[in-house]
Amino acid sequence: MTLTELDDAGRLLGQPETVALDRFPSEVARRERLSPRWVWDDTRRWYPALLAHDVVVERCVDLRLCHTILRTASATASSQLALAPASPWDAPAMWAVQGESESDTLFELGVQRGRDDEQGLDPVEEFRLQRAAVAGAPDPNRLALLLAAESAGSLIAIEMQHAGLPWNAARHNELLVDLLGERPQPGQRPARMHELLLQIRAAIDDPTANPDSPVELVKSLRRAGIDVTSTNRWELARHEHPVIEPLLAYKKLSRLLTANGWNWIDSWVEGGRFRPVYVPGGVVTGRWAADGGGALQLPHQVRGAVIADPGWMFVVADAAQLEPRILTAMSGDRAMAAAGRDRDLYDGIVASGTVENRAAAKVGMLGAMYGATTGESGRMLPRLARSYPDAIRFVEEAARLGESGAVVSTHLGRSSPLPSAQWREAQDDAQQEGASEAVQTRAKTARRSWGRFTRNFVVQGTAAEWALSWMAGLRRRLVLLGPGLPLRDRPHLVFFLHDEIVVHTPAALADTVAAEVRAAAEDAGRLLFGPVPVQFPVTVAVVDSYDKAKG
DNA sequence: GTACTGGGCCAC
DNA sequence: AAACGTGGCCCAGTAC
Repeated sequence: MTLTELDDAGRLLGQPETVALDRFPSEVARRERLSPRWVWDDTRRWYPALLAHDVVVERCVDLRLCHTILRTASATASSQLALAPASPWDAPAMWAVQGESESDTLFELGVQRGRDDEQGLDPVEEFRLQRAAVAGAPDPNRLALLLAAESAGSLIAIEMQHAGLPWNAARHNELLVDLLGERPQPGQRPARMHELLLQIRAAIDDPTANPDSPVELVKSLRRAGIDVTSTNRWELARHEHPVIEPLLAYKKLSRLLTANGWNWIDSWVEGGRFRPVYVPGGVVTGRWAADGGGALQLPHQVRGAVIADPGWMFVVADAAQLEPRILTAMSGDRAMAAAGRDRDLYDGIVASGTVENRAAAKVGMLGAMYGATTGESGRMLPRLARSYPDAIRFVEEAARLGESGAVVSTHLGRSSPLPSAQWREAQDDAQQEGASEAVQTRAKTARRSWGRFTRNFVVQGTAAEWALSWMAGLRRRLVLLGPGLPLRDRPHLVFFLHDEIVVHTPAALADTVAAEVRAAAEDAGRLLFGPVPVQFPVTVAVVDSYDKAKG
C-alpha cells in the first residue's frame, strides 16, 4: 500500500511511500503522533484492522462519504467534482461486507478486491477535487465542518462496532421468559402466546384463526362481525370486542419474539457484546442507518439486557427536544428560543399560552415539522404560527420549495435529492390541457408528499449535523481521559441513536464523562450556529443498565 | 430453493 | 391522538 504526505490543498509534500501491509498499523501509530488527518477512500476499509492492533486515529477524511455530500450539495453544484460524470467514487461502499470481522482478513479482502488505480480510484486526485469544491462554495467553513463531522462519524461507527454494546444474554433470556414463557421448540409458540391464541380463537369462535397472517386474520375478524379493513393496532383498538385485548397482547409478544427473541440473541450477541454495522450517511437526511440486528430500533422491553461490565457504568445522554430547538436556531425564532430557555421547550410553549398542555405542544411541533395537516396536530398549527411565526414560516418555505421540485439544504449544506423522473412526469402530465381529475390529484398528492419530505429534511438533517458534532467533540474529550489507552481500557462510545449517546466508562470516571458530554453539547451548538440565544440541553444519566436511563 | 412485495411495528 | 417525516426487519404470500 502507498502512503503519501499532502498539505491541506492536496499538494505533495514528499514522495509516495510504499508500506508493506503488515507494517501499516505500526506506521500509522508512528505518524499519528504528529496528528495528521488521514485521507482514505473508505474508513471501513482501513480502520477495523487498525483498531484490531489498538491503533486509534484522531482525524480522517472519508473520501467516499464526503464525495456523496459534495456531488449533490447546492453549494458545490458548479464544481469540477459535481460536474464530472459518475465515477467509481459514486458507487456504493465496496468494503461494507456483512459479517466482516475486524481481523487482518479485512486487509486481505480489501487488497484482493483490486488495486485502487485499476478501479480508477485516485485518492490524492479525489482529495484535491474535494478541497477545490469546498473552497469554491459560498460558505466553505460550513461545508468543511460538515465533512469533518461526517468523517469523524465514520471513525466512531467503526469504533462502536469494534467495542460493541455490552449485552447480557442471560438477563435478556430472563426478560423473555418473564414475558413469553420458556423458550419453545422450533416451530412452537411460547406458552404465553399459545394461551393468547386460544383466547383469540375462542373469542371469535374460529378454531383455526391465525393471528400471524394479516390477510387471514382480517377474514376471520370480519366473519365474526368485526368490521375491520386491516389488523393494525390503531384500527383494532377502535373496536369493542372480547377478541381485541388478547389479540393486541399476542401481536405485542409476537413482535418481541420475532424481532428481539432468542433467535436474535443467537444471531447477534457474542462474547457479551452486540456488534451491529453502523452506516454513517445511510439515510438521505444524513442520519445514520444500521445493518443487522435492528440496532437503531432496540425496543425498550429489552434494554435491561444492556448491562455495564463489572466496575464500569454507562453514561446515557439525550438531547432534549432536539429537532424543535434546531428549527429555532435555523429560523432565528426569538420567541421559541425564549420558550426553550432554561426549561423544557414544550413546557415553555405551554407557559406562553399558545396551547393547553405539554402533549399538545409536542404533537403540534412534531406535526409542523412532519407536515401534518389534519387531526390534533394539524389543528395546533395556526396557533403555533401566531406565536412562533419565524419557525413555522421556515418549515412552510422548505415545504413550498419541495412542492415546486426545488432542492433544500441543511444548515451545514447537505442538500436534498431531486424528485424522481416519475414525479416530474406526473407534474408535467397534470399541466397538460385537459388533464383528467385523477391525473391532477395524483400530481398534487405527489407534490405534497415531496413537500413533506423537504420540510422534514432541513430539520432532521440539521439535527443529524448537530448530533454528529456533539459526538465528534465528545470523542475527542474521551481520548483525553485515557491518553494512549486502547478503547477497551478507557471511556468510549458504545451506542448512538440519532439524538442519544451511550458511553461505557470505568465507574470512577462516570461523573467526569457526564460533564464532558454536557460540555460537548454546548460546543456543538456554538460550532453550528455561533452565538445564538438557543440552548441545546442534554439529559444525562449514570446507570449500570440502559433501561434505567429515562428513555 | 430464491427474490420480491405488502403489512405491520419497532426506533428516532 | 392519529394516518404526518426518516429508517430496518420479520413474516406471509406470491412469482419464478
